[in-house]
Amino acid sequence: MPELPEVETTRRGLVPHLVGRRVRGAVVRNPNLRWPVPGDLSGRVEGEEVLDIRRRGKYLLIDFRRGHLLVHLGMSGRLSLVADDAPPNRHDHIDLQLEGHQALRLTDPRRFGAMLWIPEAAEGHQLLASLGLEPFAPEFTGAALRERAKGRRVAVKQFLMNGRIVVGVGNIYASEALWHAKIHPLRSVARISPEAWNRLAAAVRQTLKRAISAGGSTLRDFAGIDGRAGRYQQRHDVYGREGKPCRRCGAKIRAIRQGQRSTFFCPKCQK
DNA sequence: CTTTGCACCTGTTGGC
DNA sequence: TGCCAACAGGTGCAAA
Repeated sequence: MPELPEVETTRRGLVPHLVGRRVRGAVVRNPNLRWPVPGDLSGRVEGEEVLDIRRRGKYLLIDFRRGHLLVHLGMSGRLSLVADDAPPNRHDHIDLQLEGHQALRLTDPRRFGAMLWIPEAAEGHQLLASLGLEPFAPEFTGAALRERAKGRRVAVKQFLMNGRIVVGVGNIYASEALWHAKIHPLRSVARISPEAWNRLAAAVRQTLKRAISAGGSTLRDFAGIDGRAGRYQQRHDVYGREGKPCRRCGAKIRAIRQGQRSTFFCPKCQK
């Protein structure tokens, strides 16, 4: 379940365990992720020390002296720390073997995730170069969103989910943020007032921030030996609540589809 | 240029 | 109970 909050939670959980630690190699059981996992991955990371772990959008960057490991969790990916002799399950595709008889294990049933090696400065990489605003950066404001909407007429929900505009807002939090901002998901970005853009920017930040705090409780499970354990159930205001009363006005929450994805909203208080 | 729909893949769920 | 279609938290890419 990787949206930005989950990825950030993963990053925070990994930092104390990985930074400063050396990698012994990598075991790739199935290289067929979104892009083929490089065959020389193990040689690339062997003997390298983890310098830092960063996040850009939903991408994780594990920094080494000689390069960076770019990790994406796709729809169903998960990273966990395991004992390095822990028997792999069907979807445990990659182990990054660490000093101290542990491994960082990538599990991903649907294999929409990715693990790539970037030899140069990571920022210049194709996949990262054209990414949009980070929701927690100071540049992420209503005015910046409004500026980027100029000349466009897409529905605001799809605009929000466009990673070249804003990163990190997935299908759940797009619906949630629009509900908080009281904006109808089908509304064209050409017809949003400056005030509404401000509300939206604030709502995106607030929604993601709250979810990260909630994700903090999965942090402990994550850092645990087996990496499994129960997941925190985020309380959503509209997502998955079709037919249930709006928590603000009591009207029935509606579900529609936009671009092959479900959208939830309150028809009464979102305009 | 913007917008739309497809593709990738496995697992779960709900209706018949 | 079993079967099958629809759907699931992402996103790059081709085509319109």
